[in-house]
Amino acid sequence: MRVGGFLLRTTSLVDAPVTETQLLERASALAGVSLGDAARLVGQTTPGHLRGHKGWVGCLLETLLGATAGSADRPDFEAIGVELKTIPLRSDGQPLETTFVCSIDLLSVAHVEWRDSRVFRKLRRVLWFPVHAERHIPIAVRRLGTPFLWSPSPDQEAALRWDWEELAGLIGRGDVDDITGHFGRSLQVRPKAANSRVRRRGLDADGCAISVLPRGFYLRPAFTSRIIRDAFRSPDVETPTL
DNA sequence: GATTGATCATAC
DNA sequence: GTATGATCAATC
Repeated sequence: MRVGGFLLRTTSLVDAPVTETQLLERASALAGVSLGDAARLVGQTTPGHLRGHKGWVGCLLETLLGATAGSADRPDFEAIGVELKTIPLRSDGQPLETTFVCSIDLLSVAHVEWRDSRVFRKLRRVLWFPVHAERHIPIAVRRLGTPFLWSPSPDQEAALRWDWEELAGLIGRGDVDDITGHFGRSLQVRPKAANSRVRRRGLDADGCAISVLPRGFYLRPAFTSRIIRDAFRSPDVETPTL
């Protein structure tokens, strides 16, 4: 099957990219391709809905681009230190969802430096892959947009760091159960679990071990929409295919 | 309509 | 159970 000048075989695994340029070329060849066609490239069937397949689009792109990390806490493209994030967009380019960044180790998050944090390490280099994903569009017909590489600007990093330090501080003081999704301008803390009965080790205000709902860091749409807008204003990124 | 809290599939 | 990949859906 030929897509954007690239020949992709359905019978073999895609090899891991060795350079950012190679990754971006490979990803760019998929711009404008429907999810149904993208799935067929690797012999997959598109689900009728995402309710029971919430991570399907992300996993599909990992397969198509040769991501290697699996379920390990490492970059998706280990050799080049790049993380892959698919992001669902409306026709006007606004994100439809928040973006999950990482789960939170409630016992240690307050004791690490920002630059050593899981949030920064995940976001220091990201391949964003937009997907036109309005709910009324059948999954197989939804189209991939134009992918681009991104690192946080000094302003963006400062904004993330500000929120992270506040939230990590609250968790470290034992106030995790006082945190709601309302906290944070760019980054927020929300549940990240199979269901609301799941518990994990946390700390109370006295530093004693307690059981709490697992949490994760998420990027707000207000933050990711600026990333999208900046990317498509830049001269070296083509008009988004949406 | 936007947002927060809840939830789903899968691999190990 | 822990990690990955996220979207769903009740509520504001």
